[in-house]
Amino acid sequence: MSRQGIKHWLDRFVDRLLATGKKRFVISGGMAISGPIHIGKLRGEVIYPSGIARALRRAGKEVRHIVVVYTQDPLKAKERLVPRSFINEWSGVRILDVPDPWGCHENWVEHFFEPYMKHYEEYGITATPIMTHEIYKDRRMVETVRFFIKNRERAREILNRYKGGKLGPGWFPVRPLCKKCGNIRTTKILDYDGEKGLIRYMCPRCGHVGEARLSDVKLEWRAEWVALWNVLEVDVELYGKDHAAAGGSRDSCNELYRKLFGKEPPMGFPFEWVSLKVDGRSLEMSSSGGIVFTMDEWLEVGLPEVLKYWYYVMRPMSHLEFDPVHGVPHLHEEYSRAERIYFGLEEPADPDKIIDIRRAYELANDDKVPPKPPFQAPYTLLAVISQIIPSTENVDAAIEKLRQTGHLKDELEEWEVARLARLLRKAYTWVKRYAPKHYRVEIREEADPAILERIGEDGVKLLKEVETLLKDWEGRDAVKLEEELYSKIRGLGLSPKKGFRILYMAILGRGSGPKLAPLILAVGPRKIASILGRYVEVAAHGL
RNA sequence: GGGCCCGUAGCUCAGUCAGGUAGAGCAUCCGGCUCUUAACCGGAUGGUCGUGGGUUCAAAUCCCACCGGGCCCGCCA
Repeated sequence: MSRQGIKHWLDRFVDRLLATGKKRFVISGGMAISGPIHIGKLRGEVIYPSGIARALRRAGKEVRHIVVVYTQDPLKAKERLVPRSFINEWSGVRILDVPDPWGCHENWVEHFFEPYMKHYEEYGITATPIMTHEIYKDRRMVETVRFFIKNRERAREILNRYKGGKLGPGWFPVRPLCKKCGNIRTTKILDYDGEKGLIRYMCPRCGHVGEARLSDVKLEWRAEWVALWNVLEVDVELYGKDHAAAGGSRDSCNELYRKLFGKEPPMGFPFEWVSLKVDGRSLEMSSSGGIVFTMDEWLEVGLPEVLKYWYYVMRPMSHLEFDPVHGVPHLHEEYSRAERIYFGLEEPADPDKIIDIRRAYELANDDKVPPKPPFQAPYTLLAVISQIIPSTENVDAAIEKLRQTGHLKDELEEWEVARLARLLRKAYTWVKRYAPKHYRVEIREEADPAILERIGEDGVKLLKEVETLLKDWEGRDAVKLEEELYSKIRGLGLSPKKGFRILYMAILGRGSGPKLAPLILAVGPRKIASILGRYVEVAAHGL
């Protein structure tokens, strides 16, 4: 079987785009602000299009990459996200006019979109955000709205073939925005003056009767999608699996665009969603439902390129399940492996995968790969180290640890130190917030009889000696303390291995752990002494 | 009714598009430091690849049917 012509899935799609012979492309993605912007949302609407945009530019094409932000949408939050009373009060109102439930921003849109604006550059996203409430003011959009209203019977006919005749006669493809209360979901059209471009409406929410211009409306969403294609001249747009079903919204929109506007719809492909594993259950991420792992939350524990690598190395229709507990270290290890493969330091199990892995690595790095393989340390190792150094800000201490463990042999360049510092803080946050118990360095407060049983009489003797040693210990010299511990162990005729095992059992409840002397100093010798003292007491007097 | 995804080691998942005879991490167990721990190194244990057919020299991979889980098609990407 020839391996020539095997390409990453994204490049195969780009080949299809290039085959059209077009010189310039507009690539669009959509961003609803129904709640927090989560990492699943980024996948098909922002990250994949970013990779496509770069690939097209590399092929010499002119590319405009935009993200359409749906600010002209009504509120449709669910109770998991905001209180029932808030929903009752604001449901159906344009989110731009809904206050921030937490009171820290101008309005609903600001509250949820600000984190995106704050972080999108860190994710390497270069797409230009475009707000729909601003597009509606655009002359071309007004003309498109007018066109839709004029051709509403034709549009109804086409859509009804997909919706089972649900749209009744007299249907209008728009909802006016209520001037008085911001309702944009349930306003009723009383009259339309095509000459003046005015819609008379009644608002059931506040009772207001008024007139709306064609810039103060929202198109029914299928019509809106098509109108945006028309106005923004979109050539490429991917679509979520909800739109992908045969006879679903994308199909009907394509037909609407062809028949009504006589244009070819954008090229694209469907992509799957990302679900979130919470307490062993897997739930689809949902902005409006408040089931989310946000862009910020990811940045607190992971490198952006790691998330991007995951998305690019997986095919778009794979359903991904994100598990903050295991997934974070796992994805970082996968990324490190890809990095080694990219730089030829390791062979993948399946040689064919090299192409996908290398390309996904490039894409994850926005086609700007590091000049040489960066220093790598296992994520979970950093998580442990981060807990036993004086502070996660102290990168030098971490570097020292990594030298001790033999992970680090060469001198680090400045950018590698910066990278390590970033990852160290993230690993620390992860271990505190999500990690399973065995990654946590947790000091036992109580004397456990089962452990006492296991360490035996010699063990108790050792604990007593070490307790005495630590009770009055002064200074921060780890090497000196280590020597003392060692001599206590030897003094009792125990092997170091066994002796340390006993101490770890008593202090951490397990047979091993971080290097002991620095750990004791970090925790405080007197605290450790009192723990050991409790064991000695229980051994002497029982419970 | 139509469409999609998943089912692979105790756990979390790669591998399916481009068929070559099962992988990784974690967990468990064993061994290795004549100044100690393992977070390192080496090794082991561990899988009817959901089930049954078919195509093929060859199937986790392609085709068909079925079982189990999740989802979409009513304004959450």
